[in-house]
Amino acid sequence: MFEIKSKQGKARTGKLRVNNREVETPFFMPVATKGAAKFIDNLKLKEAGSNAIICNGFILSIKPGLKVLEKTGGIHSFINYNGIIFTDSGGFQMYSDKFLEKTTKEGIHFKDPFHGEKLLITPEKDMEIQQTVGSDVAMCLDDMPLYGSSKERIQESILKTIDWAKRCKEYHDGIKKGKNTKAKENNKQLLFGIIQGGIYPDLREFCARAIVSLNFDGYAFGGLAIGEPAEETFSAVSAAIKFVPEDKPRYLMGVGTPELILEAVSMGVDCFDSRYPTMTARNGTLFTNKGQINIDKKDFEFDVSPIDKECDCFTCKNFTRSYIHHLTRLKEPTGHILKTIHNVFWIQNFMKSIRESIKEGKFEEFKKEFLENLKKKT
RNA sequence: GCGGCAGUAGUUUAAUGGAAGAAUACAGGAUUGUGGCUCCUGUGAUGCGGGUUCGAUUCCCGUCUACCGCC
Repeated sequence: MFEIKSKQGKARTGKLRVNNREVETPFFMPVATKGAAKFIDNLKLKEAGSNAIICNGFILSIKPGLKVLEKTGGIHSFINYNGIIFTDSGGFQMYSDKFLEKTTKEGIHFKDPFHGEKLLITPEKDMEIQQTVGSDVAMCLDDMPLYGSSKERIQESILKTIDWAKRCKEYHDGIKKGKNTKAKENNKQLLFGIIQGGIYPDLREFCARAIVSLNFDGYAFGGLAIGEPAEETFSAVSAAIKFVPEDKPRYLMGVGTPELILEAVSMGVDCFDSRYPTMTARNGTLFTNKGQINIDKKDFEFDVSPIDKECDCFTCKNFTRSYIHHLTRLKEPTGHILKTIHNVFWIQNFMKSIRESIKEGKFEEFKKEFLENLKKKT
């Protein structure tokens, strides 16, 4: 299911295969929490080169609900996306006032914002949800502390995360053996463990050892890129990644920006997801090979060049910076569509260049050149 | 020409005899396992001239401008 194809230093390319779907690594997943990224449909996501996306199992189980997903043939068919679908557990929704009630040993107590009911999401329940949703890769339920939490709080969170990971793994294995549930068709679903530990290398190491001992299909670094300086992100990843087996995919959750992706790839990370490209696109922040620009600025009022001269996405082939600037100032939905298309396309193209440069043994040069271009600016 | 009414950021406006607030626009910044076409910061105003008052954007007079009505 995961195969490494080429390596340069710690960076590597490979293939992740699940349920007859595949994606080349390293890859970036746009976030489609409710079954759709904002201002771009699933077919265009795929066209742009997104061979994997991430939805949220917990949120989908509330709306449209598991019954709809079952009766319409599962998530792939429901949203008409035939790439690999990851589902997130709902752990991240702990930080939404809309959802969270409290967390206890058993699990996370949520309130359903649509129906007003109280829900207890346990690791077992979460596995059942993600199985029923029908994703290719499920994520463990974890306890994610915010940046700035005390070390004591983070210690507590890794113990809870490890305990829940055990319960997720056991229940998920049970499902695959036909126990625990009637779920049958999705028995090839992979399950990734999540390593927490905040910015503390010793806690990251402790958590990594414990999670890895449970033998998951892949390993994620969670609770990062949430406000901490980049050095802390990477010291946390490097403390943990040493203990993750080489032959398993590594996933840095929540990243993000081209710079962070480059650095993480060079440390041996294979998967990324983030709302950054789509969210910032709406706000006017656009990727180019010379760094990001804010199209809202007056500098672009009369600029008839494309967003990025080297990009051949639909937006860059057909529209000028001047026009996108105009649409952004007026907050036109069409502007959001065009900007989102560009950012998704651009980042997928960027990932492709990373993969190619690793295959050719030129990753270090690629990285260096990209970072130097940023300094030059436009 | 006479009468009425009103003049506050670029624009739409709030308030007050005692530090003139906001929205929008403009200018910066942020954005990272998405309740979000978002959030933060900054620049920017009492038409003009006089009077009363310790102090006037506020009250009074004149003037200019806009709008409404009348001849």
